[in-house]
Amino acid sequence: MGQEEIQCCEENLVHTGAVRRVRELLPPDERLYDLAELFKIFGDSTRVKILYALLEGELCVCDIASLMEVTQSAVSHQLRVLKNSKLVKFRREGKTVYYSLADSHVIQILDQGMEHVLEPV
Amino acid sequence: MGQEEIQCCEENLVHTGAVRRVRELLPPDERLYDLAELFKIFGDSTRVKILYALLEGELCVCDIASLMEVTQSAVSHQLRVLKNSKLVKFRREGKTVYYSLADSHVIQILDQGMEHVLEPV
DNA sequence: TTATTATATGAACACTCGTTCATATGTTGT
DNA sequence: ACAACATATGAACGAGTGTTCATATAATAA
Repeated sequence: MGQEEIQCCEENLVHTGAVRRVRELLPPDERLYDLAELFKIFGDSTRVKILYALLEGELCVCDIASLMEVTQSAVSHQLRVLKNSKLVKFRREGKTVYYSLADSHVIQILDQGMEHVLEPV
Repeated sequence: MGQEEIQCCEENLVHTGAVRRVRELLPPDERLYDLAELFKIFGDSTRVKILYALLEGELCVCDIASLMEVTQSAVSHQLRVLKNSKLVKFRREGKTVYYSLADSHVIQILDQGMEHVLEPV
């Protein structure tokens, strides 16, 4: 991790005010950590693809596996991750389990990210 | 990676329509991959903290290092990652390099994520 | 009950990634 | 030129993560 005081540019004396102000405005470390954990979930192409697929409505596990072209096991593992992060929910119907998006934040986060990706250089 | 055809539930015959429809609506794999790459950048607490700090305005490298309580080297490595993803930009002033947010998408993505994190269970 | 199907889970391996350390680059001042 | 400072970069190590394989659980049907 870090260290008590960092040997730094002398000019830091000039920026001390800015640094102190920013430090006070920063969300608590724990919240920033949670936020990073959330984005980590979106940081895998299989999971992103699953989420995009569920935009159109609920799908069962094997449907998703078929779409992703990966193992049922892999999909199941990933669905568990998404479930733990409250990004998807599920309902059981006999032997089949149907997954769907948990709330609208998912859509908005995906959209914002896609906007950035699609932006011209 | 995947495999040609996945042995799957017979009921898949029922869902074939849904799967085919979703498949057509899905963004191309390459775009989904880029999107995941973008979110991967946000999926690290040091980087998220840096981005949040830059919300208040530009900061030099050693200011950021001081805020993060990590090495200057670590910050520099992370800034390069952020720079490569077009999330931050920089300007040089003598020996000092000032970093700032590249565009407003960053803010919106952070906000959407934070909303989800802060949501009551 | 047993057999079959759909999904979940545990272990292990390969790979990725963030940090640290050492060093290089670039800028200013002497 | 050289020294001092701010930042960047390369190598390497350790921690974390996604997949596969094998197996377990759950539900339906006979």
